[in-house]
Amino acid sequence: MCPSDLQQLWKEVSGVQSSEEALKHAEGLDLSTNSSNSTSAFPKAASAHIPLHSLVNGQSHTPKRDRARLFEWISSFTKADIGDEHVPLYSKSGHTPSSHHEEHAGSHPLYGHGECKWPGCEALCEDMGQFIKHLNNEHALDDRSTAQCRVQMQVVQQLEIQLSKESERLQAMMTHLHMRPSEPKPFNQPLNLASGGSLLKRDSDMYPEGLGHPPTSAAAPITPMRQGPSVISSSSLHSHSHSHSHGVGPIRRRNSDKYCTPIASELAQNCEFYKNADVRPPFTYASLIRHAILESPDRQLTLNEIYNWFTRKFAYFRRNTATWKNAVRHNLSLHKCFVRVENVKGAVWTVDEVEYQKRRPPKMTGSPTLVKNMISGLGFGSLNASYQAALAEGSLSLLSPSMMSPSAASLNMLHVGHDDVSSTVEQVNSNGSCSPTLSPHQYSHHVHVKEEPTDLEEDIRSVSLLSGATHSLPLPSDDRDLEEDLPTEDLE
DNA sequence: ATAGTTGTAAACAATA
DNA sequence: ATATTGTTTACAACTA
Repeated sequence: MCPSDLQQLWKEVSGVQSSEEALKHAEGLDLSTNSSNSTSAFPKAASAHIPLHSLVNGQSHTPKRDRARLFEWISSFTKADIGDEHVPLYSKSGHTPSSHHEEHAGSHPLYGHGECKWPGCEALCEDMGQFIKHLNNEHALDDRSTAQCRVQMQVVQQLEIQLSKESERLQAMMTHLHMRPSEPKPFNQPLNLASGGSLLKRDSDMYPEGLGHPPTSAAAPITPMRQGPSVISSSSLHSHSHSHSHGVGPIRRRNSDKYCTPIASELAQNCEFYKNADVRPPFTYASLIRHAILESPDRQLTLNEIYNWFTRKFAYFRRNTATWKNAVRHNLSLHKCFVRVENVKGAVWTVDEVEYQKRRPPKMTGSPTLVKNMISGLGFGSLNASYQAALAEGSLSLLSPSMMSPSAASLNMLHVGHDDVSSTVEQVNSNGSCSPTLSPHQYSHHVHVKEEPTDLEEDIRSVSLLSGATHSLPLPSDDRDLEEDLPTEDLE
């Protein structure tokens, strides 16, 4: 498979990806997706191959089967050219002129600065030859690669959506300030690659003013919360309170948008995203609370401060306050890891790290379920099921957060067992801004929980291996570790 | 089938 | 009297 082939794949694939709608079409499901952001012209061939049912809201799927289907689907784009399923994506000999050119001219989209740029890889390759070899060995056409491919598609799509909204906002701002609405977002172009631009066009044309969107607009059938915001919901697509506004009531489709990943890195990475996008963070309340507390200067917060942290950090928690606040209180009381301490200024909550670690489930690394949870937690309504399946076994384990979008960043954390937060607050700058990049190196930085080497630790170690960093310091107390990196300061 | 985890809802008490 | 805080129970969804 040569670059051009891949490009083709991307094209094809991107035409489909926005697609709950595509899925509906194919399966006759009506998710009441607003189609404004779906391309109506995604390749039929593609849609026919998508592991459709599994993409819908991530419910009741059979990971293995999905994986197989996903694989099959993606393979359908590649095998035609490859002929042999085991032929590496990039053949050393380069079976097409273009690929040959790309690979050996010293430039390759997936190679730069001596590193493999495959999402999450970052393997060092001295030269192109070595890189090609690496590429063939490590990123051949398999479950993992295909899954990663899909992730990347989603990443691109989400970014496009976000971009279009931001552009729109900018235009509205400029309009408001009586400036000339600039040339229609020059930055759109490059991104079109993935979606053929359809998203952008409609998205930015659609909404008048940057004042939010018609409630029913591009909004996919974002089923409230649980469903995972679905790519589209990433920014303000949830019109409003799910259970209330829709009369849906407390739907408990806890298909898990929780669980997951190292909060710290995820949040640091995407704090802006979560701040603005009405997306439920893929973390448990406990994780979030813990994070909030640990992030505070004294590592103790009053209930109200915790509330504030939630609302400050997550657009999602700016609504339904009764619900999540209740949940927060519930969690504080329920989990032994949260200790209430009488303070001068009243009662504050602290985290008993030992307890927190205790409460964590035994060993889940690589668990398909976990992966599934995490993925669905991302809100990839359309992506998740098939994806998770693929990931479960292929383990997207090493995606690098530094190069991903919020969602992808989440995905990328799949390698970490659960909603871990032990890598707490590292990446939040003291000025409250978010550090845009987070290397695996940073990741490993916060393994400060030493009792019970959980999979987390394991996983982090694995990341460390990648980056060559080793931080398995036996901290005297997590505290120190935290304090060092702790910004204390919040966003805003 | 079961136990554990998580989220939601709600009742209730204590306190500000 | 009311709101906030905190505890507890119940239940649903989900997974291992």
